[in-house]
Amino acid sequence: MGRAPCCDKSGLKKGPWTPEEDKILVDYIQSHGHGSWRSLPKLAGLLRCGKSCRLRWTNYLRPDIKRGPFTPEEQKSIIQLHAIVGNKWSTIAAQLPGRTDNEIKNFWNTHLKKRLLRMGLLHPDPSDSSPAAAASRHMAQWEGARLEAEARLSRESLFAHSASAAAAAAVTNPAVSVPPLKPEPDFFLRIWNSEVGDSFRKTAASATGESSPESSFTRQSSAAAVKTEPPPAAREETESKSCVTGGGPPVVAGMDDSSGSNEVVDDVSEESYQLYLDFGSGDDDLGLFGGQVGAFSSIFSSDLNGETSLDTAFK
DNA sequence: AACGAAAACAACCGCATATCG
DNA sequence: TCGATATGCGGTTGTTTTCGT
Repeated sequence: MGRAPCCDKSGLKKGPWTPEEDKILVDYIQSHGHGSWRSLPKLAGLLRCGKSCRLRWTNYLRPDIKRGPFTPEEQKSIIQLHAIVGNKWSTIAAQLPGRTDNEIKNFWNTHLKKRLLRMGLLHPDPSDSSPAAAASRHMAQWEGARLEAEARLSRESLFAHSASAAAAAAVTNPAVSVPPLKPEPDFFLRIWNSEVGDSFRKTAASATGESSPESSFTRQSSAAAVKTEPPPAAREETESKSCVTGGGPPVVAGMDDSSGSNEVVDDVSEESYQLYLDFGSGDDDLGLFGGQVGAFSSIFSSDLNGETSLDTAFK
């Protein structure tokens, strides 16, 4: 595919925008809309390339831009979302109204990353920092989460249908037990089916050379042997809720960053540290990993002594 | 007050992808 | 279906500001 010719080859201005240029751009967009970014500079009378105009508008001149320092809630969201989707700044920005991807990216690189590194909550993986490896790590996290979700859903749906059958089976074979299950919100499925999950799947597929974004997951999901598609009730919940809140750092260490510096960051706030600690509390029903890793293990490890409860249930 | 280093921020560059004829 | 173009995105770089000596 051909690339758009670089705009600076024809004597267009570069560098910081002046207030006059800003005014021209704002006035033009407010009265005409941005239309084609490529033709906008000429129409508006700016000696800038369309790309530069778009960036200036989307990052600084848009009326809905939220300026000022990031709130603790926003910081928490960024950290959580970054732990899930990695450097998908636009995806993260989509969850933070008024914040731009560029702003979030800068904030991460200049504040959060250093802080987490300093706290030891984030560390580089010098052995392999390639995009594919990073994507694989994320995929592993997602796959684990998804398997858990699938297993839980299977158990829940099966419970409704087979409760009586299980009871009967327990009579004939006391070794087989189907523990009572209670429905619970499934944050993984919600995110998995949200824009965030979708973005991740695409990224992971491209980074790992998958021809189909879903193919690897389909292959790997044989253990659960259930459809990825959640039941209508779960799907409805997925679509109705935002994924901004909740979540915690799954496997933060090694997920990112190629910087191995030991730079000292003076401001390692207790508040930020507490934010991280809070993620694993499990008190929040949206806690990404709080208390749920254990649930995952319980499904796939403790039962593995003999058969998983899934295996049993499917008999 | 002057200087250098570090931090923070703004903007650019190039690739990937979507869109259109 | 294919190629050209436009746009979006993420990484990187350049500039400005702040801080320490």
